Amino acid sequence: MGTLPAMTTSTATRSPVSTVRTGDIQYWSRTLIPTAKDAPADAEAPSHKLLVRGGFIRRLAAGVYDYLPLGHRVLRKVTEIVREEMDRAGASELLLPALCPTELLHETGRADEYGDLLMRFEDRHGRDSYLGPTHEEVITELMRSAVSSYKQLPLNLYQIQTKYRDEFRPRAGLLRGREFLMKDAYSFHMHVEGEGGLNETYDAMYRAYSNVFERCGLNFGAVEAEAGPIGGSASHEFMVFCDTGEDTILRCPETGYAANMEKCEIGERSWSLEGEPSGEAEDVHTPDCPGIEDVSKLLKVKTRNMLKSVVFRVKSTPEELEKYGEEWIVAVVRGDHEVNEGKVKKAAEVGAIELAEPEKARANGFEIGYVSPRANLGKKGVLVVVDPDAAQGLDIEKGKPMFWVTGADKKDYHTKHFCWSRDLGMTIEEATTGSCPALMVADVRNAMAGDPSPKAEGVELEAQRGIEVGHIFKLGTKYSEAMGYTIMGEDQALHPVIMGCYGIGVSRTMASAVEMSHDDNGIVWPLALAPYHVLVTVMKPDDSASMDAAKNVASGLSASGFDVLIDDRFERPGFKFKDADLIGIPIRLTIGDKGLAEGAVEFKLRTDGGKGEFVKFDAVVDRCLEVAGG
RNA sequence: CGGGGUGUAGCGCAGCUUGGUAGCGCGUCUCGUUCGGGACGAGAAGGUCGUAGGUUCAAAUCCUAUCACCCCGACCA
Repeated sequence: MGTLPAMTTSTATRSPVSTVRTGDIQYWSRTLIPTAKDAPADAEAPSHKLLVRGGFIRRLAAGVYDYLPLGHRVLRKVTEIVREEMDRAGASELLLPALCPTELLHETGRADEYGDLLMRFEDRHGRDSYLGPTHEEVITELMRSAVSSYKQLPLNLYQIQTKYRDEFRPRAGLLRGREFLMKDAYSFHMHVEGEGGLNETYDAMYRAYSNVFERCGLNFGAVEAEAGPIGGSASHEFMVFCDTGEDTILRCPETGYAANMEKCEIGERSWSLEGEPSGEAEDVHTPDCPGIEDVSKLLKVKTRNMLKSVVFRVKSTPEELEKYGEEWIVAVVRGDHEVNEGKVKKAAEVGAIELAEPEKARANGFEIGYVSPRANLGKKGVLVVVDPDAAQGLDIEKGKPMFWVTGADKKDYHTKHFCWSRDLGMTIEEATTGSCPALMVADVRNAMAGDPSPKAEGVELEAQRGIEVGHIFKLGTKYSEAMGYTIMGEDQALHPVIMGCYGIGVSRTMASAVEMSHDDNGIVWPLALAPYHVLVTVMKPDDSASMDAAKNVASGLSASGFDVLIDDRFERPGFKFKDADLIGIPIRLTIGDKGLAEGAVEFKLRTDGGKGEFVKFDAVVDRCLEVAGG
């Protein structure tokens, strides 16, 4: 072995108060970057494969990963950006426990709501504990004991914590793990509108999040979203757009409106139940075919010619049950569409619904698997909601009566030539009018690509895949009320606190950057997230002139704030170049004989092909600054 | 939760059907030749075959249990 590289990792002293950042310098031979040619057999997602191959992460258990030095550096880059933007938006960082007592969750009922997703266990004293998936209860508990006056609000507190979800099936490496790094922030207010109100902080967080992902160099967008199990009113998801994303987003190309599939509204659709029958109603035997697909195959009927009738039960309180009895909602959509529970709930104007249990529904006259829109139509407590695309009496494209196949309301039978105006058992007018109509038409399905935009007439929605990296919610008083957290207001009355909550998946952001930006050779880090900005590849690490040159270049770059990794390993050039591409450092400087003879290095961006161009030693820093945008 | 599958050296795999000395590639170590896009040769180290029982003269191999992990599916009637 030749001369050992110096062990210094920095060439400049740092003042405790200085804000001028000096870049890090590290030697490949002195750190741990275990690259590999093969990815583990179980890795599928590009980010999973490349992060493991590049020596960023290692799997310890299902959905649990070690973050090796390179991976940890990327996490730090993300968290630094997050911190800066959160602090700038007026939030304060704190750190809450990952290990929490389960009794806290009983106050809000989320111990049950989370169910098996909650990582919980009993300690030696038999105390029920859990590892936090989010911290609404913990922070509310803290605030409940620390802040009781309106004078101390508004407040926005955040933490960067390891979080836990006992995923049934962790997958895709960092994208869906059981342990992951998150930033979560919680804000507290006396009111929604105006100065110091929830909306003000929500908007500030929206801007901060946009800044964060912008600075991370990600192709992202904010979309309207369902509030989900955390509850509350308004919410936006921040999505990184890439084809491998798990979520489907719909966007209006005209107005920029974007929403996830569950939330997305659909523009006006014309409908009419009127229309002649397409033929005699005919019951056909369809044994063991409760599903749309099965029937479609058996009868050779397109799914878009079938009516799918899904039975929901209204979740009533015991008093409501006493007063109204069981209430049912039948949602009818076209066979190729998906019922959206949230939209059904909204259309029916009820508090909460759930999919009917088959047993119970059958006992009430719904032959699950073979239900039609006319089942129990007009009976007390039964509402039929039909999606506009299913509420068609006329096949407009073909200009003739619409051909529908629906369940026959008896086991193993379906009805062909169902006709709205003939087969409801009452006239359309009887069904749809009156103070309490038995049948109504409303948007009750998930949006799809090609649906009319809700924001621009004549424009079709487009679908795109994405990875959710951030989510902001207006929680309202859900947690403060459940936990009895009230604050004395200026009016000398107690008010439940109004809350917001704001999360960023830090480790997931790291993975999504790789999903978004890689090629056949490896990762292509955005400059802001790269573990090092510059990789100095030394062709002959045992040549003192080469190493001196590398150190000089590195210290010059460090003084300008660049993080530099020096590949000083005694490996063949090809090997080192392959590794360089794999770990994806944005700028590569190669120090070899040819350049050295002219007092130059070879300068190459990760995104460039070929060997790069010669740049004189004294011009290297400027050249790098140029690329970094100043 | 349903179905399917895999556990053999750090990684990727073969061997198991038909029981009998545990193997290959990559990686690691030594020596030599090489040296600008994952070199070549010679040698070496490294494995209680996931774990626990059982059958057998003999088990990575057959049986049982158990654990771990992976993949697919999962309210659409």
